[in-house]
Amino acid sequence: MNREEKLTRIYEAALRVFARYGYRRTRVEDIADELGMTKGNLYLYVKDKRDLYEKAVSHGLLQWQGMVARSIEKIDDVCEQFLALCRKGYTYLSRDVSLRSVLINDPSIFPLSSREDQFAEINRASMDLLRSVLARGIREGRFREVDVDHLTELLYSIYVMFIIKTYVKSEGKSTQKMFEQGLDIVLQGLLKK
Amino acid sequence: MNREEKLTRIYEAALRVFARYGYRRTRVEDIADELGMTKGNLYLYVKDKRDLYEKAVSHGLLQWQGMVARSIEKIDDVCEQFLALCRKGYTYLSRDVSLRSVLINDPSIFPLSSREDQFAEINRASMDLLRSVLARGIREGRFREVDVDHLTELLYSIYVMFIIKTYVKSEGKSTQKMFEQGLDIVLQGLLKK
DNA sequence: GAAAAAATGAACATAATGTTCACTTCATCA
DNA sequence: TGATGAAGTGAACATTATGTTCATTTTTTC
Repeated sequence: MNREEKLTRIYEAALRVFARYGYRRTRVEDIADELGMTKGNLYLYVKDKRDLYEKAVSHGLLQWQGMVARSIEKIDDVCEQFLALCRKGYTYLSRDVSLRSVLINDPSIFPLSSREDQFAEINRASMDLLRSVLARGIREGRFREVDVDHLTELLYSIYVMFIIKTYVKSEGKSTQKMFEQGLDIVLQGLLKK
Repeated sequence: MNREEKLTRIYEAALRVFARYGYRRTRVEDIADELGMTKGNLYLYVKDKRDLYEKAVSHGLLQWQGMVARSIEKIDDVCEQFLALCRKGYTYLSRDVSLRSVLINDPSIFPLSSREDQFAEINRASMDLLRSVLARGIREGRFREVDVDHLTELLYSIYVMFIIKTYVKSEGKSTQKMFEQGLDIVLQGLLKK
């Protein structure tokens, strides 16, 4: 196992433990135990506890992002692609138990303003994916010629709001309905008549 | 609210918090927060953290015991009473979420040997209840004339084993079947032909 | 079997937490 | 109302727990 694989293993173990106990209540040693190593050894791979947390969360967010990106890359119709992007992104957390728990314990992971975003780079990449789909729709003459950057920001904010409502505040069922309704409206609003 | 009621409130809050985080990871301040008081004030009611834990668990165990005792006291038929005692005792933890979690985190609450039993007094009282039902069955000529003390100890051990299997190791469904089977055999074994 | 890489565990500094207590606030009753 | 005791507070302190480092040992590589 090379260093990169080992780091992956470390981040995934760390995320599980942080999910179980929350940041403050997990000790570095808990994570070392989960990995079957000593904390001294763990420190050969990470700078400090905070760093480990951020890397573990980042890793989790990147998994999410990668899964969504892969699942839409081969979709020909740009409307279908847009719908898939939104739906896959939105439902992902229902499967990733650890990341969901961590998010519940630490809602600051999803920033209210991008100014205070610890994971700005990852969020930016997610927005880029969204932007590229919107741009494609316009380029292909399917979507109206709106301001892509502003729309990306708007839709991303709505998307984040839905995720928080659904998984952090767990207003489950009715929010999911709202999501589908909102998605329908947005797509209709986007389409050229 | 008098002192005793306040102590009850404290023990119940403490049990909830200990259930949530486990003994080591709960801070005295977490419990004070749950109660809406300062930890300084909490210390006017308990000696120290360990004491609070033991009192909280004791209180939980006594609730259990009291519930079972009340639910069988008015049963006329001693066989029915015996069955109810076993069943009520066995199923109680499926409802008491906090006590169950605490037990899962700290299985030493249920002792392997009565030598190392932190809650010996409570367990003794529970055994007394069982013993009194067995004695009544014999007195009324329904049960065979076995040695009551030894049988009490034996049945109590089996009972504890079932509780651990069911709630700590959560070997749920099949264990419940085993319990009903075992209960049937024991009752048949007890009855005079 | 020498050199490099990985891992250990003890040591240390610091932060977190348990515990105490002088002081403040609140309730009771003359 | 204001004296008196009970209840509660929050800062201070002692101790423990935990994060972090590093000299040493073990394992791997060639």
